[in-house]
Amino acid sequence: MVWHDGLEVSEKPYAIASSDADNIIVLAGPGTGKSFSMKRRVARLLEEGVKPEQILAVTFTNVAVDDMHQELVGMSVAGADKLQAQTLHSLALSILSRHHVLSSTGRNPRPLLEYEKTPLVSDMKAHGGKRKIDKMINACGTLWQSLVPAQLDGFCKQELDAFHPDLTSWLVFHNSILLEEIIPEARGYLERNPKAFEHSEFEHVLVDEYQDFNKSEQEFIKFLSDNAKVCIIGDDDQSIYSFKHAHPTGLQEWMDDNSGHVRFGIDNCYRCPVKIVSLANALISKNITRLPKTLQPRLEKGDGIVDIGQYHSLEKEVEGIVSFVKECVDEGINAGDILVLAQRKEISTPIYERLLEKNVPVKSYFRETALKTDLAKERFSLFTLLIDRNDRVFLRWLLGSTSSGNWYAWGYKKLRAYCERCNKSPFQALDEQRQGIKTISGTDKLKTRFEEIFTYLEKLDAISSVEEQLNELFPKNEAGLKLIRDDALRLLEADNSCSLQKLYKALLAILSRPEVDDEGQKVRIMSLHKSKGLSSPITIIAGCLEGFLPKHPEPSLSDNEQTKLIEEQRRLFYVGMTRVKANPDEGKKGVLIITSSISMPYATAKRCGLNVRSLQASRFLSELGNDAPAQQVGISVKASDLF
DNA sequence: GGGAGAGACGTTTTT
DNA sequence: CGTCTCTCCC
Repeated sequence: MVWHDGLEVSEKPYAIASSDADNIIVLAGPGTGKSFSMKRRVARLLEEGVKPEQILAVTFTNVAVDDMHQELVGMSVAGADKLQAQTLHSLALSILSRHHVLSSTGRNPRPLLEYEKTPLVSDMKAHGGKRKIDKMINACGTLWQSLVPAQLDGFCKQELDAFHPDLTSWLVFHNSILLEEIIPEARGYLERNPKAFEHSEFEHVLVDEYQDFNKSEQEFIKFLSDNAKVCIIGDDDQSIYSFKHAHPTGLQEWMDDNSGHVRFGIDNCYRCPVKIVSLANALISKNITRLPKTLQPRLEKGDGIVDIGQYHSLEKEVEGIVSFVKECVDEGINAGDILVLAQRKEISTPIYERLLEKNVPVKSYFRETALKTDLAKERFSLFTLLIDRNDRVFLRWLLGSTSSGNWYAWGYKKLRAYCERCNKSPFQALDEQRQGIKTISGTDKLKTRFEEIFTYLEKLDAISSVEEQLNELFPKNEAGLKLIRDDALRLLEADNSCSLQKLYKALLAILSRPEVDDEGQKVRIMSLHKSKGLSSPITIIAGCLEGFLPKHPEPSLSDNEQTKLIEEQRRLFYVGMTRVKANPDEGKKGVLIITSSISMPYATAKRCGLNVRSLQASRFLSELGNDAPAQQVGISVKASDLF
């Protein structure tokens, strides 16, 4: 297949894919084919003989990376398999792992898992309570990622300046790095080493979803582009990641910095039906801070169907959605064509469960981690030590996990001081103590705990088959181990002769990055965030309540911050509603259903910070313009109308 | 180091 | 309303 197959020479995707300009930027709304154009551009470069190693194509999420690979491999473009298509994080990780970088930064790029933060926080307690330490770590993250040296999250600079070195020294001692540090570290390396070859490693740099990257990430991209032709793609109206300090104004800044750039806009929305384009335009025009643009509907997409319904109670809303979905599936609609978006688990979980009960094929994308239970954490940590006794973080976790919340921080401090003095690893030091070679004062509890750990490791080591080892680590009858056991056994099944090391690596990869997507024969239930980049003929947005979407305001925010937050929530809703894909030729009209309810159990409302006495539909429903249908009672559209 | 009782706080999400 | 965190006392 050739890169321009199916592209009209007169249309934008062709122009974008074929442009030879040094710096190009594509600013376009949802459903306009931005990512599609980027893929074609990559295909063109490969076909013209640019070496795949010299093309960097970055996107924000793993899902988008997989998507790009699939597309290119599907087009059977030579070199597609060798293409550096990856997330910015994976690129930064691999750069940090290079020998010359490693020796320069002194940081082992071994990311700390979320649960490993617990002992870290305990070891930092000289700086305050758990809540405070958590906040300070976040504040450091803000600092690294947004590169704003002002005072942050209520902490003064002094306080953070005192905390930061301790945090770093803990991480360095434990040979690990925080996830939030990875790109800032890589960026810092490139900044300190302007002659590093990484600056000119790529001939072409293509970046999708630029508005989702934070300042540090955008600068990292810039450093990687010294020698490259750059293609930036983004949409400030779809910026929904402020919690990770996304910097959508970077789009404008990029244009200001690259004065000779060529700018493309694509107006045509090739995805949504006409009516939904109109609603989306009306909604997003309420945002003050945005680059001006208007989506143009394509008449051949048809009007589409929009239904806005309200129920008396959350229970009824769930019931209404479930029976509508069931009706659709019974009418022969492919379950994979139905997408249910909900902002909270309180809404998604009952919908998911009721659909399961009714035997509707359904998949929930709300995070459920295999490492949720203490037992799973414990066994996985032991598994790690079995593979690598020098993993200091997991040993640290295990040493404190049986304490009653203090993680034996005091004893561990003694141990760490001893290790630093004698230049020994904690495992080594504790093992010498176990054998009676040395005594480290103040570490009685740790000594006992280490003996337990050591004995268990010996027991595991003595087991000869991988399968038996897994059965010992993750026994069948333990409910808390079910998820991780299933993952491990699935891996073993896929490769029966797999070594324990290899299996561990694969398991770690799955655990830190779940969601291996399946075929698409199921009703999908997910958050609005997750839906970005997807499309679906029937999209239901549930729980459209004031307090959920937009979420409840935090009293601590200033008016300005409040407005920003509302605007982001509006973009979130905008992203959700523009998932609807019309395909009239296949009988898919494109359906958007929005529901809300006006009462819910007291406990549920309380847990979500809502006032149960004053539930009302989202303010965004009144911002959809003149083409919006009136709110009805319940879902009034019938499955049979959808053909 | 551990337990009881009082008080704070609550989401979504990426890597 | 629950769960997690903090404080106080043994």
